[in-house]
Amino acid sequence: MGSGRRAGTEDSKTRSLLLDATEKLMLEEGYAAVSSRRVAATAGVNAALVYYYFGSMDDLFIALFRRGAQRSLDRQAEALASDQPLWALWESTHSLTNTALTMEFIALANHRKAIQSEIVSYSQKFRSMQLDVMSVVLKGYGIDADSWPPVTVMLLMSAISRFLLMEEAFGIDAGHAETVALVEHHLQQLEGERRAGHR
Amino acid sequence: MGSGRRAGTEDSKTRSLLLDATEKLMLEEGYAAVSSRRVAATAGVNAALVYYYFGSMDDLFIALFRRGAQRSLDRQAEALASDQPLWALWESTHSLTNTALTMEFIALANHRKAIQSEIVSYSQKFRSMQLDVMSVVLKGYGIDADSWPPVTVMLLMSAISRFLLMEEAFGIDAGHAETVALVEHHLQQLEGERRAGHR
DNA sequence: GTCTATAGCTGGATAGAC
DNA sequence: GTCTATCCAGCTATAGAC
Repeated sequence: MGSGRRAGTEDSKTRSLLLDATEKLMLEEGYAAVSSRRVAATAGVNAALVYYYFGSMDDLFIALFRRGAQRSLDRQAEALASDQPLWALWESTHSLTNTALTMEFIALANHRKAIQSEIVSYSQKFRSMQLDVMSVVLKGYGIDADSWPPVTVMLLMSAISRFLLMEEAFGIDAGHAETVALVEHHLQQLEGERRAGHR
Repeated sequence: MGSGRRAGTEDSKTRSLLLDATEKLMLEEGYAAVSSRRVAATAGVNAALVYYYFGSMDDLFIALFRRGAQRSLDRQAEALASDQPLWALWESTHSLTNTALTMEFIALANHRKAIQSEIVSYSQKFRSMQLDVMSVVLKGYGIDADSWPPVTVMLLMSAISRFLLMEEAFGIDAGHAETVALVEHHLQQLEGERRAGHR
Protein backbone atom coordinates (compact mmCIF):
# COMPACT_ATOMS: atom_id res chain seq x y z
CA MET A 1 0.00 0.00 0.00
CA GLY A 2 2.20 2.77 -1.25
CA SER A 3 5.08 1.72 0.93
CA GLY A 4 7.62 2.29 -1.81
CA ARG A 5 10.23 -0.35 -1.23
CA ARG A 6 9.65 -3.94 -2.09
CA ALA A 7 13.10 -5.41 -2.20
CA GLY A 8 16.73 -4.45 -2.30
CA THR A 9 18.41 -2.27 0.25
CA GLU A 10 17.51 1.38 0.65
CA ASP A 11 21.00 2.40 -0.38
CA SER A 12 21.37 0.03 -3.30
CA LYS A 13 23.24 1.51 -6.20
CA THR A 14 20.81 0.22 -8.80
CA ARG A 15 17.91 1.60 -6.85
CA SER A 16 19.47 5.06 -6.86
CA LEU A 17 20.22 4.80 -10.55
CA LEU A 18 16.56 4.05 -11.24
CA LEU A 19 15.43 7.01 -9.17
CA ASP A 20 17.91 9.28 -10.92
CA ALA A 21 16.73 8.07 -14.30
CA THR A 22 13.10 8.65 -13.38
CA GLU A 23 13.88 12.17 -12.24
CA LYS A 24 15.74 12.90 -15.42
CA LEU A 25 12.92 11.64 -17.64
CA MET A 26 10.29 13.59 -15.71
CA LEU A 27 12.25 16.79 -16.01
CA GLU A 28 13.16 16.41 -19.64
CA GLU A 29 10.08 14.83 -21.13
CA GLY A 30 7.34 14.91 -18.51
CA TYR A 31 5.93 12.15 -16.41
CA ALA A 32 4.16 10.56 -19.35
CA ALA A 33 7.57 9.58 -20.71
CA VAL A 34 8.25 7.53 -17.60
CA SER A 35 7.75 3.86 -18.34
CA SER A 36 9.57 0.93 -16.84
CA ARG A 37 11.34 0.31 -20.12
CA ARG A 38 12.52 3.88 -20.56
CA VAL A 39 13.58 4.29 -16.97
CA ALA A 40 15.60 1.10 -17.16
CA ALA A 41 17.17 2.05 -20.48
CA THR A 42 18.14 5.47 -19.11
CA ALA A 43 19.63 3.86 -16.04
CA GLY A 44 21.39 1.24 -18.14
CA VAL A 45 19.78 -1.74 -16.47
CA ASN A 46 17.04 -4.23 -17.19
CA ALA A 47 13.37 -3.21 -17.08
CA ALA A 48 12.33 -6.00 -14.74
CA LEU A 49 14.47 -4.43 -12.02
CA VAL A 50 12.01 -1.58 -11.69
CA TYR A 51 9.48 -4.08 -10.38
CA TYR A 52 12.04 -5.85 -8.29
CA TYR A 53 12.92 -2.64 -6.45
CA PHE A 54 9.66 -0.76 -6.43
CA GLY A 55 6.86 -3.21 -7.09
CA SER A 56 4.90 -0.89 -9.39
CA MET A 57 5.27 2.32 -11.33
CA ASP A 58 3.17 4.18 -8.77
CA ASP A 59 5.52 3.14 -6.02
CA LEU A 60 8.46 4.26 -8.10
CA PHE A 61 6.93 7.72 -8.38
CA ILE A 62 6.20 7.80 -4.69
CA ALA A 63 9.74 6.78 -3.79
CA LEU A 64 11.11 9.54 -6.00
CA PHE A 65 8.76 12.09 -4.48
CA ARG A 66 9.82 11.12 -0.98
CA ARG A 67 13.48 11.40 -1.78
CA GLY A 68 12.96 14.94 -3.11
CA ALA A 69 10.63 15.91 -0.29
CA GLN A 70 13.17 14.93 2.31
CA ARG A 71 15.82 16.99 0.57
CA SER A 72 13.49 19.99 0.42
CA LEU A 73 12.62 19.74 4.07
CA ASP A 74 16.30 19.64 4.96
CA ARG A 75 17.04 22.62 2.76
CA GLN A 76 14.16 24.55 4.23
CA ALA A 77 15.21 23.81 7.79
CA GLU A 78 18.60 25.19 6.94
CA ALA A 79 17.09 28.31 5.34
CA LEU A 80 14.85 28.98 8.29
CA ALA A 81 17.79 28.77 10.66
CA SER A 82 19.68 31.46 8.79
CA ASP A 83 20.11 34.94 10.24
CA GLN A 84 18.12 36.30 7.28
CA PRO A 85 15.34 33.72 7.19
CA LEU A 86 13.07 35.58 4.77
CA TRP A 87 15.81 36.11 2.24
CA ALA A 88 16.87 32.51 2.60
CA LEU A 89 13.31 31.27 2.22
CA TRP A 90 12.78 33.39 -0.87
CA GLU A 91 15.90 32.00 -2.43
CA SER A 92 15.18 28.41 -1.60
CA THR A 93 11.59 28.64 -2.87
CA HIS A 94 12.88 30.19 -6.02
CA SER A 95 14.93 27.16 -6.98
CA LEU A 96 14.16 26.20 -10.53
CA THR A 97 14.96 22.51 -10.74
CA ASN A 98 12.91 21.66 -7.74
CA THR A 99 9.81 23.47 -8.91
CA ALA A 100 9.82 21.85 -12.32
CA LEU A 101 9.75 18.45 -10.69
CA THR A 102 7.08 19.52 -8.22
CA MET A 103 4.87 20.61 -11.09
CA GLU A 104 5.15 17.24 -12.72
CA PHE A 105 4.11 15.60 -9.50
CA ILE A 106 1.15 17.92 -9.14
CA ALA A 107 0.04 16.99 -12.62
CA LEU A 108 0.53 13.32 -11.85
CA ALA A 109 -1.47 13.65 -8.66
CA ASN A 110 -4.52 14.78 -10.58
CA HIS A 111 -5.18 11.21 -11.52
CA ARG A 112 -3.20 9.10 -9.07
CA LYS A 113 -4.72 9.17 -5.64
CA ALA A 114 -1.78 7.56 -3.87
CA ILE A 115 0.48 10.36 -5.06
CA GLN A 116 -1.99 13.06 -4.17
CA SER A 117 -2.13 12.03 -0.53
CA GLU A 118 1.64 11.81 -0.46
CA ILE A 119 1.90 15.41 -1.66
CA VAL A 120 -0.69 16.66 0.78
CA SER A 121 0.99 15.16 3.80
CA TYR A 122 4.35 16.51 2.72
CA SER A 123 2.93 19.97 2.14
CA GLN A 124 1.49 20.05 5.60
CA LYS A 125 4.86 19.29 7.16
CA PHE A 126 6.50 21.86 4.93
CA ARG A 127 4.00 24.56 5.79
CA SER A 128 3.88 24.01 9.48
CA MET A 129 7.65 24.26 9.67
CA GLN A 130 7.52 27.52 7.72
CA LEU A 131 4.71 28.92 9.76
CA ASP A 132 6.36 28.36 13.11
CA VAL A 133 9.43 30.29 12.08
CA MET A 134 7.52 32.94 10.14
CA SER A 135 5.43 33.84 13.15
CA VAL A 136 8.41 34.38 15.38
CA VAL A 137 10.39 36.22 12.73
CA LEU A 138 7.66 38.66 11.74
CA LYS A 139 6.93 39.43 15.37
CA GLY A 140 10.63 40.13 15.85
CA TYR A 141 10.51 42.59 12.96
CA GLY A 142 7.58 44.35 14.58
CA ILE A 143 5.04 43.34 11.91
CA ASP A 144 1.43 43.59 13.02
CA ALA A 145 -0.10 40.11 12.74
CA ASP A 146 -3.54 41.52 11.99
CA SER A 147 -2.58 43.42 8.87
CA TRP A 148 0.02 40.84 7.78
CA PRO A 149 -0.79 37.40 9.15
CA PRO A 150 2.27 35.15 9.01
CA VAL A 151 0.37 32.53 7.06
CA THR A 152 -0.47 35.12 4.42
CA VAL A 153 3.09 36.31 4.04
CA MET A 154 4.09 32.69 3.62
CA LEU A 155 1.44 32.02 0.96
CA LEU A 156 2.28 35.20 -0.90
CA MET A 157 5.94 34.34 -1.13
CA SER A 158 5.17 30.81 -2.30
CA ALA A 159 2.52 31.89 -4.77
CA ILE A 160 4.65 34.56 -6.39
CA SER A 161 7.65 32.33 -6.57
CA ARG A 162 5.89 29.38 -8.09
CA PHE A 163 3.92 31.47 -10.53
CA LEU A 164 7.00 33.19 -11.88
CA LEU A 165 8.81 29.88 -12.24
CA MET A 166 5.89 28.32 -14.06
CA GLU A 167 5.83 31.15 -16.52
CA GLU A 168 9.55 31.04 -17.01
CA ALA A 169 9.28 27.37 -17.86
CA PHE A 170 7.23 28.54 -20.83
CA GLY A 171 9.63 31.31 -21.77
CA ILE A 172 7.30 34.03 -20.49
CA ASP A 173 8.90 36.67 -18.30
CA ALA A 174 7.08 39.92 -18.91
CA GLY A 175 6.82 41.92 -15.71
CA HIS A 176 8.90 39.43 -13.74
CA ALA A 177 11.75 41.79 -13.01
CA GLU A 178 9.40 44.42 -11.61
CA THR A 179 7.62 41.88 -9.46
CA VAL A 180 10.80 40.39 -8.08
CA ALA A 181 12.01 43.92 -7.36
CA LEU A 182 8.89 44.62 -5.34
CA VAL A 183 9.29 41.49 -3.24
CA GLU A 184 12.95 42.09 -2.68
CA HIS A 185 12.32 45.69 -1.74
CA HIS A 186 10.14 44.48 1.11
CA LEU A 187 12.65 41.85 2.15
CA GLN A 188 15.29 44.53 2.27
CA GLN A 189 13.21 46.73 4.48
CA LEU A 190 12.73 43.91 6.93
CA GLU A 191 16.08 42.16 6.90
CA GLY A 192 18.38 44.72 5.34
CA GLU A 193 20.69 44.10 2.43
CA ARG A 194 20.88 40.48 1.43
CA ARG A 195 24.13 38.89 2.43
CA ALA A 196 25.60 36.11 0.30
CA GLY A 197 25.78 32.39 0.84
CA HIS A 198 22.31 31.25 1.73
CA ARG A 199 22.82 28.26 -0.58
CA MET B 1 0.54 21.50 -38.58
CA GLY B 2 -1.49 22.30 -35.54
CA SER B 3 -4.33 23.72 -37.58
CA GLY B 4 -6.92 21.86 -35.61
CA ARG B 5 -9.60 21.10 -38.13
CA ARG B 6 -9.18 18.48 -40.77
CA ALA B 7 -12.73 17.82 -41.93
CA GLY B 8 -16.31 18.42 -40.96
CA THR B 9 -17.80 21.81 -40.32
CA GLU B 10 -16.72 23.98 -37.42
CA ASP B 11 -20.19 23.80 -35.94
CA SER B 12 -20.76 20.10 -36.47
CA LYS B 13 -22.66 18.49 -33.67
CA THR B 14 -20.39 15.46 -33.46
CA ARG B 15 -17.36 17.68 -33.36
CA SER B 16 -18.77 19.52 -30.35
CA LEU B 17 -19.65 16.26 -28.66
CA LEU B 18 -16.07 15.09 -29.03
CA LEU B 19 -14.72 18.33 -27.58
CA ASP B 20 -17.15 18.13 -24.65
CA ALA B 21 -16.15 14.54 -23.99
CA THR B 22 -12.47 15.45 -24.04
CA GLU B 23 -13.02 18.29 -21.59
CA LYS B 24 -14.97 16.03 -19.28
CA LEU B 25 -12.28 13.34 -19.29
CA MET B 26 -9.51 15.85 -18.68
CA LEU B 27 -11.32 17.35 -15.72
CA GLU B 28 -12.36 14.09 -14.15
CA GLU B 29 -9.41 11.84 -14.82
CA GLY B 30 -6.60 13.98 -16.15
CA TYR B 31 -5.23 14.27 -19.65
CA ALA B 32 -3.67 10.84 -19.51
CA ALA B 33 -7.16 9.36 -19.59
CA VAL B 34 -7.82 11.00 -22.94
CA SER B 35 -7.52 8.44 -25.72
CA SER B 36 -9.43 8.34 -28.98
CA ARG B 37 -11.32 5.29 -27.81
CA ARG B 38 -12.34 6.76 -24.48
CA VAL B 39 -13.27 10.14 -25.93
CA ALA B 40 -15.45 8.44 -28.53
CA ALA B 41 -17.09 6.19 -25.97
CA THR B 42 -17.84 9.16 -23.73
CA ALA B 43 -19.31 11.07 -26.66
CA GLY B 44 -21.24 8.01 -27.77
CA VAL B 45 -19.71 7.82 -31.24
CA ASN B 46 -17.11 5.78 -33.06
CA ALA B 47 -13.41 6.18 -32.34
CA ALA B 48 -12.43 6.71 -35.95
CA LEU B 49 -14.39 9.95 -35.95
CA VAL B 50 -11.79 11.56 -33.72
CA TYR B 51 -9.32 11.26 -36.58
CA TYR B 52 -11.88 12.30 -39.13
CA TYR B 53 -12.56 15.55 -37.30
CA PHE B 54 -9.21 16.37 -35.77
CA GLY B 55 -6.55 14.40 -37.60
CA SER B 56 -4.59 13.50 -34.46
CA MET B 57 -4.89 13.52 -30.71
CA ASP B 58 -2.62 16.54 -30.50
CA ASP B 59 -4.92 18.49 -32.75
CA LEU B 60 -7.88 17.45 -30.65
CA PHE B 61 -6.19 18.92 -27.57
CA ILE B 62 -5.35 22.09 -29.43
CA ALA B 63 -8.90 22.52 -30.68
CA LEU B 64 -10.20 22.14 -27.15
CA PHE B 65 -7.69 24.61 -25.81
CA ARG B 66 -8.68 27.17 -28.43
CA ARG B 67 -12.34 26.82 -27.67
CA GLY B 68 -11.71 27.49 -23.97
CA ALA B 69 -9.24 30.28 -24.68
CA GLN B 70 -11.74 32.15 -26.80
CA ARG B 71 -14.33 31.87 -24.06
CA SER B 72 -11.84 33.16 -21.49
CA LEU B 73 -10.88 36.10 -23.64
CA ASP B 74 -14.51 37.04 -24.07
CA ARG B 75 -15.18 36.74 -20.37
CA GLN B 76 -12.14 38.85 -19.57
CA ALA B 77 -13.11 41.55 -22.03
CA GLU B 78 -16.43 41.77 -20.30
CA ALA B 79 -14.82 41.94 -16.85
CA LEU B 80 -12.43 44.66 -17.90
CA ALA B 81 -15.28 46.74 -19.24
CA SER B 82 -17.07 46.67 -15.89
CA ASP B 83 -17.26 49.74 -13.67
CA GLN B 84 -15.28 47.81 -11.03
CA PRO B 85 -12.66 46.23 -13.26
CA LEU B 86 -10.37 45.01 -10.48
CA TRP B 87 -13.16 43.30 -8.61
CA ALA B 88 -14.43 41.79 -11.84
CA LEU B 89 -10.96 40.60 -12.79
CA TRP B 90 -10.40 39.06 -9.39
CA GLU B 91 -13.66 37.18 -9.66
CA SER B 92 -13.12 35.97 -13.17
CA THR B 93 -9.58 34.79 -12.42
CA HIS B 94 -10.89 32.98 -9.42
CA SER B 95 -13.15 30.69 -11.45
CA LEU B 96 -12.53 27.13 -10.43
CA THR B 97 -13.54 25.05 -13.44
CA ASN B 98 -11.45 27.03 -15.80
CA THR B 99 -8.31 26.79 -13.73
CA ALA B 100 -8.51 23.03 -13.36
CA LEU B 101 -8.56 22.65 -17.12
CA THR B 102 -5.76 25.17 -17.55
CA MET B 103 -3.60 23.15 -15.20
CA GLU B 104 -4.11 20.03 -17.22
CA PHE B 105 -3.03 21.89 -20.33
CA ILE B 106 0.04 23.24 -18.61
CA ALA B 107 0.99 19.73 -17.63
CA LEU B 108 0.35 18.52 -21.15
CA ALA B 109 2.44 21.31 -22.58
CA ASN B 110 5.49 20.13 -20.70
CA HIS B 111 5.97 17.46 -23.29
CA ARG B 112 3.94 18.53 -26.30
CA LYS B 113 5.57 21.40 -28.10
CA ALA B 114 2.60 22.24 -30.30
CA ILE B 115 0.46 22.78 -27.24
CA GLN B 116 3.09 24.79 -25.45
CA SER B 117 3.29 27.36 -28.23
CA GLU B 118 -0.47 27.52 -28.35
CA ILE B 119 -0.57 28.37 -24.64
CA VAL B 120 2.15 30.95 -24.93
CA SER B 121 0.48 32.86 -27.72
CA TYR B 122 -2.83 32.82 -25.93
CA SER B 123 -1.24 34.05 -22.71
CA GLN B 124 0.30 36.95 -24.50
CA LYS B 125 -3.05 38.07 -25.85
CA PHE B 126 -4.62 37.60 -22.45
CA ARG B 127 -1.94 39.61 -20.69
CA SER B 128 -1.72 42.45 -23.09
CA MET B 129 -5.47 42.97 -22.87
CA GLN B 130 -5.22 43.00 -19.08
CA LEU B 131 -2.26 45.30 -19.02
CA ASP B 132 -3.83 47.96 -21.21
CA VAL B 133 -6.81 48.27 -18.94
CA MET B 134 -4.83 47.89 -15.72
CA SER B 135 -2.57 50.80 -16.60
CA VAL B 136 -5.45 53.15 -17.21
CA VAL B 137 -7.41 51.97 -14.20
CA LEU B 138 -4.57 52.25 -11.69
CA LYS B 139 -3.68 55.68 -12.96
CA GLY B 140 -7.30 56.69 -12.50
CA TYR B 141 -7.12 55.47 -8.89
CA GLY B 142 -4.04 57.62 -8.35
CA ILE B 143 -1.66 54.67 -7.89
CA ASP B 144 1.99 55.53 -8.37
CA ALA B 145 3.31 53.38 -11.22
CA ASP B 146 6.81 53.27 -9.74
CA SER B 147 5.84 51.65 -6.46
CA TRP B 148 3.04 49.56 -8.00
CA PRO B 149 3.72 48.87 -11.68
CA PRO B 150 0.50 47.76 -13.41
CA VAL B 151 2.19 44.62 -14.69
CA THR B 152 3.10 43.67 -11.13
CA VAL B 153 -0.41 44.19 -9.80
CA MET B 154 -1.63 41.99 -12.63
CA LEU B 155 0.87 39.24 -11.89
CA LEU B 156 0.16 39.36 -8.18
CA MET B 157 -3.54 38.93 -8.67
CA SER B 158 -3.03 36.04 -11.09
CA ALA B 159 -0.41 34.35 -8.97
CA ILE B 160 -2.43 34.48 -5.77
CA SER B 161 -5.57 33.35 -7.47
CA ARG B 162 -4.04 30.41 -9.25
CA PHE B 163 -2.02 29.29 -6.26
CA LEU B 164 -5.04 29.22 -3.98
CA LEU B 165 -7.07 27.31 -6.56
CA MET B 166 -4.29 24.77 -7.03
CA GLU B 167 -4.13 24.14 -3.33
CA GLU B 168 -7.87 23.89 -3.03
CA ALA B 169 -7.84 21.23 -5.73
CA PHE B 170 -5.81 19.20 -3.24
CA GLY B 171 -8.06 19.99 -0.32
CA ILE B 172 -5.54 22.36 1.26
CA ASP B 173 -6.91 25.69 2.41
CA ALA B 174 -4.92 26.76 5.44
CA GLY B 175 -4.47 30.51 5.45
CA HIS B 176 -6.61 31.02 2.37
CA ALA B 177 -9.29 33.04 4.08
CA GLU B 178 -6.73 35.47 5.51
CA THR B 179 -5.05 35.87 2.16
CA VAL B 180 -8.27 36.46 0.28
CA ALA B 181 -9.24 38.99 2.93
CA LEU B 182 -6.01 40.87 2.37
CA VAL B 183 -6.52 41.06 -1.38
CA GLU B 184 -10.12 42.07 -1.04
CA HIS B 185 -9.24 44.71 1.50
CA HIS B 186 -7.05 46.37 -1.09
CA LEU B 187 -9.68 46.04 -3.79
CA GLN B 188 -12.14 47.69 -1.48
CA GLN B 189 -9.86 50.60 -0.83
CA LEU B 190 -9.47 51.17 -4.54
CA GLU B 191 -12.91 50.43 -5.90
CA GLY B 192 -15.12 50.60 -2.85
CA GLU B 193 -17.54 47.94 -1.74
CA ARG B 194 -18.00 45.18 -4.30
CA ARG B 195 -21.30 45.42 -6.07
CA ALA B 196 -23.00 42.25 -7.23
CA GLY B 197 -23.36 40.76 -10.68
CA HIS B 198 -19.92 40.72 -12.24
CA ARG B 199 -20.70 37.25 -13.58
C1' DG C 1 20.27 -9.36 -8.17
C1' DT C 2 19.89 -9.50 -12.90
C1' DC C 3 18.38 -11.28 -16.94
C1' DT C 4 14.97 -13.31 -20.97
C1' DA C 5 10.55 -14.27 -22.39
C1' DT C 6 6.02 -13.58 -22.58
C1' DA C 7 1.00 -12.79 -21.37
C1' DG C 8 -2.45 -9.46 -21.78
C1' DC C 9 -3.85 -4.99 -22.58
C1' DT C 10 -4.43 -0.30 -24.53
C1' DG C 11 -3.07 2.98 -27.47
C1' DG C 12 -2.62 5.94 -32.33
C1' DA C 13 -3.65 5.71 -36.74
C1' DT C 14 -5.36 4.09 -41.37
C1' DA C 15 -8.09 1.46 -45.13
C1' DG C 16 -12.10 0.74 -46.90
C1' DA C 17 -17.20 -0.72 -46.70
C1' DC C 18 -21.57 1.51 -46.31
C1' DG D 1 -20.19 11.06 -42.03
C1' DT D 2 -20.03 6.94 -39.71
C1' DC D 3 -18.79 2.48 -39.14
C1' DT D 4 -15.76 -2.26 -38.83
C1' DA D 5 -11.51 -4.27 -39.08
C1' DT D 6 -6.86 -4.18 -38.58
C1' DC D 7 -1.71 -3.13 -38.08
C1' DC D 8 1.78 -2.12 -35.15
C1' DA D 9 3.82 -0.01 -31.20
C1' DG D 10 4.33 0.43 -26.39
C1' DC D 11 2.98 -0.45 -21.84
C1' DT D 12 2.60 -3.07 -16.86
C1' DA D 13 3.55 -6.96 -14.67
C1' DT D 14 4.92 -11.74 -13.78
C1' DA D 15 7.39 -16.37 -14.24
C1' DG D 16 11.33 -18.42 -14.12
C1' DA D 17 16.37 -19.31 -15.67
C1' DC D 18 20.86 -18.04 -14.21
